[in-house]
Amino acid sequence: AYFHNKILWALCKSGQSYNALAFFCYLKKKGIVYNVYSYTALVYGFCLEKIWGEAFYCLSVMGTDGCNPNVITYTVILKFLCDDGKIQEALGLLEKMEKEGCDPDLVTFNIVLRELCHQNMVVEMGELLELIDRKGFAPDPFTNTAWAGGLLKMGKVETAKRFLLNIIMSRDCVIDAAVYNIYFHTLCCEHKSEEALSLVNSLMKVGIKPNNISYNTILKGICEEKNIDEALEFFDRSRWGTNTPDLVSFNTILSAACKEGNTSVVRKLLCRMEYEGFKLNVVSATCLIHYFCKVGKIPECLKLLESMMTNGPNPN
RNA sequence: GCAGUGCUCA
Repeated sequence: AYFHNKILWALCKSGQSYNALAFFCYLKKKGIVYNVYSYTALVYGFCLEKIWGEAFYCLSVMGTDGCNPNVITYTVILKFLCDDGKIQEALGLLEKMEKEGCDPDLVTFNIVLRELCHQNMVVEMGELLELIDRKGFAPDPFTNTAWAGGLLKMGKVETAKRFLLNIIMSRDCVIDAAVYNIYFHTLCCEHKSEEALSLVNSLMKVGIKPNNISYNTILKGICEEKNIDEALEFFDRSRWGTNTPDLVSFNTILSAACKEGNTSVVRKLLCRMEYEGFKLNVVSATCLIHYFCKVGKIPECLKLLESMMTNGPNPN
């Protein structure tokens, strides 16, 4: 079953759920063993392709096939429902799994809480937080980033910042780079990228290693608060710890340069990306389309769009 | 032994 599950998961994660289903039926017919992992793979695959009917069908029959869905099976569906904005269905399923005697864990709660926060469903957010506590779970960094990220998304910068400061100052909260990254984001929103910058450089002393997201967040802050030259300077000369700029870093500056129609910087960046072996992706291309429109190079714009339609979204 | 959560670029 272990070996076959690997294959099932590979198929399901690559959008070939019906092939996975065929393979699963073949296993069944041959009398080869399968288990709850196998069904969970199918559920994952059908959710990924948004074939909800098949996903829920798998969920409904697996129990009668000797494979009771467990917390992970339910959580997989919940995650996809939430990512699709179907929060009411998610809340319904959350109740249902409890009724079926399957207790949600903190991962499950974090997923649903995140979507509630992103939809600013304040009442339900409070209720769920209370439920988490009542079930004996303590909020972890995922809980906290879900909460703070939602606040930030709703434009409640000050509230998010206060919340994060509380977490950071607290003795008994686990803090990691992601928690700090949202805090950097709030600082940048308040045009305090300098403060974020000095804080990121002191994180190591607290035993937290900044990642590329930390630096890219601040890089964007510098682009918005100051100018592209300052951003380029940070890009080139600053110490990124053991990290190095990645495609997102390039796209961050490229986006800023495209927005203001800065031809020389756009050119320079494209050369550098080629030289350093970074391939443009769909985000880079979208930036360039904005750029072409901004400077009135409509033929170039259409050419790029056409090439994306025929050659796929990643240009060359 | 095999499966599920957060933070950056349009």
